[in-house]
Amino acid sequence: MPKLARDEGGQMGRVTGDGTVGKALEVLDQVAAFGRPVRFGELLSQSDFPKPTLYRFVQTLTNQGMLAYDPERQTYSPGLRLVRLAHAAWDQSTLAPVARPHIDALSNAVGETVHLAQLDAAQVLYIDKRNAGKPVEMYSQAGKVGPAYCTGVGKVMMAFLDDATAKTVIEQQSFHVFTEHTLDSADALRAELSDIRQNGYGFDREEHEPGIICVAMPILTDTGRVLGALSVTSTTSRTNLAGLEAYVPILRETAAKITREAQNWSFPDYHTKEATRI
Amino acid sequence: MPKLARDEGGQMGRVTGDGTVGKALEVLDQVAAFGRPVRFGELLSQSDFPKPTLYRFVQTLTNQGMLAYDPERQTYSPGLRLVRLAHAAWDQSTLAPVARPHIDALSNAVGETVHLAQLDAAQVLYIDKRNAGKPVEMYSQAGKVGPAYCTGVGKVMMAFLDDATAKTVIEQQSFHVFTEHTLDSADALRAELSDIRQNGYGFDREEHEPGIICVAMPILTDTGRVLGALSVTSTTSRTNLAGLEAYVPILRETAAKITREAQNWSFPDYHTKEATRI
DNA sequence: AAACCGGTTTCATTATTTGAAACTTGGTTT
DNA sequence: AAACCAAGTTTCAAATAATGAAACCGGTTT
Repeated sequence: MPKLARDEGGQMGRVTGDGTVGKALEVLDQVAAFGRPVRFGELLSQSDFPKPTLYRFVQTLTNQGMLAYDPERQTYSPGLRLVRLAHAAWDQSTLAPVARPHIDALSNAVGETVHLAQLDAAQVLYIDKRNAGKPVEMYSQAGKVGPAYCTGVGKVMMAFLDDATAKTVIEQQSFHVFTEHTLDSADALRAELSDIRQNGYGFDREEHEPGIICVAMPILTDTGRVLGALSVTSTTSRTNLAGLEAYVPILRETAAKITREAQNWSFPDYHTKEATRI
Repeated sequence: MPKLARDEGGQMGRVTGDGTVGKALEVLDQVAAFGRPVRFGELLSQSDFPKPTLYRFVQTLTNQGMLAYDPERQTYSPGLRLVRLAHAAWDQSTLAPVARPHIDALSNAVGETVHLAQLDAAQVLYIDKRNAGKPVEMYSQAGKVGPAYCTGVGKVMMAFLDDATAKTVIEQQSFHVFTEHTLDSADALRAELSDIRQNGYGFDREEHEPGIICVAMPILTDTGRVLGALSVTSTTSRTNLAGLEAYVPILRETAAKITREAQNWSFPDYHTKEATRI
């Protein structure tokens, strides 16, 4: 019997070994994880790959523009091609562009910080954000990742996953304790998720950062599949959970609108992208 | 003799066949190029790969989060992992974060649209942008690509490449004629680049879009390596080339500041990224 | 019910990846 | 200046993974 290592459950949860491509991407992640340009040697000391293997991966990725090599400093960093591809990803994601205006409206209505998030593997990935006062804060916000088990958006998304996916996602949570309110076990989390399923929405009760609370609403398709989540964040100095709960109706309504548009978005060439304007 | 297909010249210019990884990334690009979610079949009809091969690439990429599969519509689009990686790319690129405040300042000073660009393969990739009036326009701006031979930023960057790289980059230009001023041959371009080298800066004389003109300045290291380029864009109704030329000093100064900071940026753990805040 | 279609799996063949070891390069020490 | 060292690069036979023609499946259409 050949490979049976294929991902069994849902398509969530990174598989650490699909062939050469998987390994190469693992290397790419490692470089990105450094958070700064790295030398080949540093990479090597962290890596499980033998020297020549790693070397060739780095070469290939650099050739491909997935890594950028700085000949002056002899360092590698994530490459420009990623920026281009991510641009496409953001553009095409049914959720992000569709949700944009609704997030604007929501943010104006509530006057608090609003987040749009999706699940990437077992982490929360923030797709878009509106800050309390200021207009928009810029791209470097989108793309940020956070833990799922101790954020409002993370929990509401997990609450509505199918059993198989939920299982693998929960298994991958670290349950690092950030504050005295952080859920610190899979069991505690499962209980909370059950509550959330009951209510249809969830809170972050200072579970990630002291003083920071939020109310979160999942964005689900008609069939109940998780598309993403919305949240309104505030501080304990400005309001409390009851105060945030007042936003539930508008959150629910916003989520519903987003769902509706995202579903109706049957893409018969909705915009022919011409040679990029300046 | 085994492979000699390795890239001979500079590390610019995508190589279309480095092994399995290269092929997989080719598929990724194809999906991104569609500009909308695609079905497997559509992809297949465009692809040179035989059905099972393409199928497995798509599987692998999906497993890896580089593609996202929508089970409802049975379509693929560029995945979330790209957004995360691009976030890292943007963060780490020495240029983008260093240049940010300077671009703000420049934009305020001149009151016109400002671009920061880099070369990706033989194309211009816009890394950051400030619009005339409005504050910031959002991430979906960064990541856009444009032609190099008919934009200010493209030409000034090409002008200062080393000979080998310049050669391959020029060869890859399409010389599509957008306006009556578009340079339409490699020879015309080479002449223009020579002028630019002389002056140290360049213009876009309505070469890409009628009525749109710009003045562009390369960002070079002390050793003369091209880091990127800056430009100030305007319209023929508001000003003319002579008017734009007035911005040359401030552009030169801004570029110099960015160079200085980018070079001094010896990265001894300049920011220990803690568990991402919300 | 037969043909069709998009998508998925099989399996022997083929091509690629793999990594221990050897080598090169540039800088440092004896 | 010879010996040394560390970082990066290349070699090459063995091990592994990619390949794609063909067959298969579960719906839908004729």
